[in-house]
Amino acid sequence: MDSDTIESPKVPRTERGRKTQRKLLDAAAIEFGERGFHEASISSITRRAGVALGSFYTYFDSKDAIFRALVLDMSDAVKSAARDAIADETDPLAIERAALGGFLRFASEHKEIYRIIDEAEFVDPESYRAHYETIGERIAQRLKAGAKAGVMRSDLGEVEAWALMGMNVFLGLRYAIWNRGGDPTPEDVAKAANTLLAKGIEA
Amino acid sequence: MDSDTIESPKVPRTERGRKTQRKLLDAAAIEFGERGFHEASISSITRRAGVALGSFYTYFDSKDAIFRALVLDMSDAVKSAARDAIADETDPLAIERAALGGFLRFASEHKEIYRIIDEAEFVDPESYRAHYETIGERIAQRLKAGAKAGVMRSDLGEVEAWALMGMNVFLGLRYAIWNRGGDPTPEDVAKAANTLLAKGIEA
Amino acid sequence: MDSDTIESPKVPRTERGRKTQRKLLDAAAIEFGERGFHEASISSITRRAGVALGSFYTYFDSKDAIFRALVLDMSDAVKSAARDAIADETDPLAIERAALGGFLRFASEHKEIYRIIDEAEFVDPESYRAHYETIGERIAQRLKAGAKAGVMRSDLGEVEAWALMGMNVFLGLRYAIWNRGGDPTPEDVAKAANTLLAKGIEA
Amino acid sequence: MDSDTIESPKVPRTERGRKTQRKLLDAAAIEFGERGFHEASISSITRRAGVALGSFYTYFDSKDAIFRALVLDMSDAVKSAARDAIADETDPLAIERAALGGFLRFASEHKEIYRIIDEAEFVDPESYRAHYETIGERIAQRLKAGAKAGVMRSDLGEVEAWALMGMNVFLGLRYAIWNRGGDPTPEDVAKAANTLLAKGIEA
DNA sequence: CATGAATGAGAGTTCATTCAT
DNA sequence: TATGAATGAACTCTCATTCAT
Repeated sequence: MDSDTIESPKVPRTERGRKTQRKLLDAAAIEFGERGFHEASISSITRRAGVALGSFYTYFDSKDAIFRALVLDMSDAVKSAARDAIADETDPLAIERAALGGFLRFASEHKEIYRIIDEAEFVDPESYRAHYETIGERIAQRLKAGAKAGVMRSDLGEVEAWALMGMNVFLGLRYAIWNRGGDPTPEDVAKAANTLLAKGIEA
Repeated sequence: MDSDTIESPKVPRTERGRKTQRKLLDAAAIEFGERGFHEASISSITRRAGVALGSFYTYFDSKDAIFRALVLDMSDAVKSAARDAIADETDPLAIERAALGGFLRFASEHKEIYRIIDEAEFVDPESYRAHYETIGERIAQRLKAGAKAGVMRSDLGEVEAWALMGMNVFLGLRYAIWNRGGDPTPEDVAKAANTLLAKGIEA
Repeated sequence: MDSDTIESPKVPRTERGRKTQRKLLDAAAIEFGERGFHEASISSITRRAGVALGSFYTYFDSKDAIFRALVLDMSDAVKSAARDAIADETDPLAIERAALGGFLRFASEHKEIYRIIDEAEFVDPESYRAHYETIGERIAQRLKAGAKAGVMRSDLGEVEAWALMGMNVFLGLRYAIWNRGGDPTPEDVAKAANTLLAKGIEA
Repeated sequence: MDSDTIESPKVPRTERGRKTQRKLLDAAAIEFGERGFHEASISSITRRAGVALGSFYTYFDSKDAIFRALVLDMSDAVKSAARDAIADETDPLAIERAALGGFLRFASEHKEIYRIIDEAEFVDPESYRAHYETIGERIAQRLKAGAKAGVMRSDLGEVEAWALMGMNVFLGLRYAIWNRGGDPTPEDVAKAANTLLAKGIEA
């Protein structure tokens, strides 16, 4: 996916077109989520969407292009899920806990989103990087805010933000995506992680 | 990769055969590292290895098979790098710090290993899972040992191990793989992460 | 191009329609001239013409049909250019010289016409054949007239006409279409060819 | 056919391979000759050759590549046919006559060669140009030789060579390729053209 | 007449795998 | 064991043409 710098948006000019494009995007989310990028096929996407094969190219330039569009979509979905999850919280630590809890719940319900974003590392690295950098920055801002509020240490920066993000992502992988019988609930995981985050591991 | 539970090892009977197999494995590491699993081709691997295309199947059953073998190889390499890095440490927290520092250095020097292991999530999920579960267990054991030594809290378990592992992996991604000008050194990153781990983020 | 003997002229009924058809024809001349028949696309033609894709079929039955119409157009253009070029001449040999000179100048200025007509050999052989047979006949008539005027041999016929036409066409290809630095001018070429034609090559 | 400057020859390493490549080339000559470049299909070529579709790409990089190889082949065939035809002649004018006669006979028997070379103008212009420039140069040399022998005028050059070549090519098109009932024989055509060439058309 | 979305047959090309030598 | 030719399923993408609005 040598992202040609130019991206033709292929914006539909009619309502009917908009609907078809949406159907394709939804079908692609399922297809990519289930089979992964390389196993996925355009013809299967159009079949799922109930449109002709050729129609695909009315709305997307290539398999890569729809994947890229989808990653953007999903990236937004993840971020807004996080926003929603922390909306009611005010305490900086509670915010982090809510964010993780929200993420775990969201990931459980939308495993395909997790997969698509993660596969982007190999299919469209730029999108992948952009996704995590954006989230990393948001976390860093929250840490700064926490410091300002006097609740967190004042020397927290990018490194800590990435550490926290990694924590969350791996907990998501382990307890939301791979979730198995006997595993702790999202709330329990979030609680434990929050304690770790707040106090560290020292006795 | 419908991993047929049975794996034919295809152990070479002669010294010459062993060498050819090794050449293929090395070539595959470069090829998969550079182009990723799906872009990689058997013929390119054999070309790099300097053997005939057909010879590939004397030593490996399939493209998947060599990838799997490689992931195992790399997984071992990562683990033994970690072991080496912490060999001289005794203090539980220092051990964690050394482990991360070692990992960051190792990842910087072997970015292809990082890539291959990570791509396994989509090519051979079982290997991927096995890799991280093994590492997770080792970390959990170290935490238990830390608790026993009275240096760490006694309620640390799998959740904390995965959190710690995620921290490390993402710091590796950000500061070893994506490493860019002006970034902190592996030691600085390891130090900051260690403080976070030890004390948490509370003021 | 299985030229169904029947050709639906699709004559526009309104002035507006006539204009749209003209726009399509002009756009097609540019498109076919630049990219050739097979690389050319209807959608590119309509884009150049500034009309909707679907409108194309209001005026032409198919891609072949517009090409055929175009060849007819161009064939007429070439012929009338020749007619104009020789209008003032009366001497039979001077007429041939003027015809070639005119053709060379015309071809230099309308290279796309040359290309379209020539490609017709593979796209619409019938038009191609008709084009050259018509021209061949005209030349034959001029030779007859020259004989009648006592200036040319009386045994000149179709063979000589085709020989003369081939001469002219290849000189056009070489000195008008492929024209390169240092080449003789159209007039010089026409003069040399005329001498050859008149006297032959014998010492 | 944006002829990438680099051409991988794909030279077969075994006798078997050489035979397969030859079969493909022969099948392609028929296919391109019958249906033209754009109507021709790789799968039809391999079917004619009796090999698997994929084998095509063992020997040629693309449809373009085999066409290019073919044009080279045919170009050589035409040239050596001409060489053979004039081998026994010594008189400069007789040589030209023999050349045309030979060409007409050759073209009658290998109409597909004529077609393939001519279509190259639109498929692979470089080959087309190279073909006619080479021939043009040979003719020019023969004219020079004729002048040296005192049989032809001494001022004959490239222009006359191209004029002569055009003559021959168009006579070939008309009397060898389009050949129809009642047409003069190749020998008659060659004789008439030779007279024209020698004496011109003046009375 | 104009519009642009929808259609689907068809093409070229790739490459993991097999097989004869 | 080594070689490289042979295989063919499968895939992405194009585009002339049709159709509903």
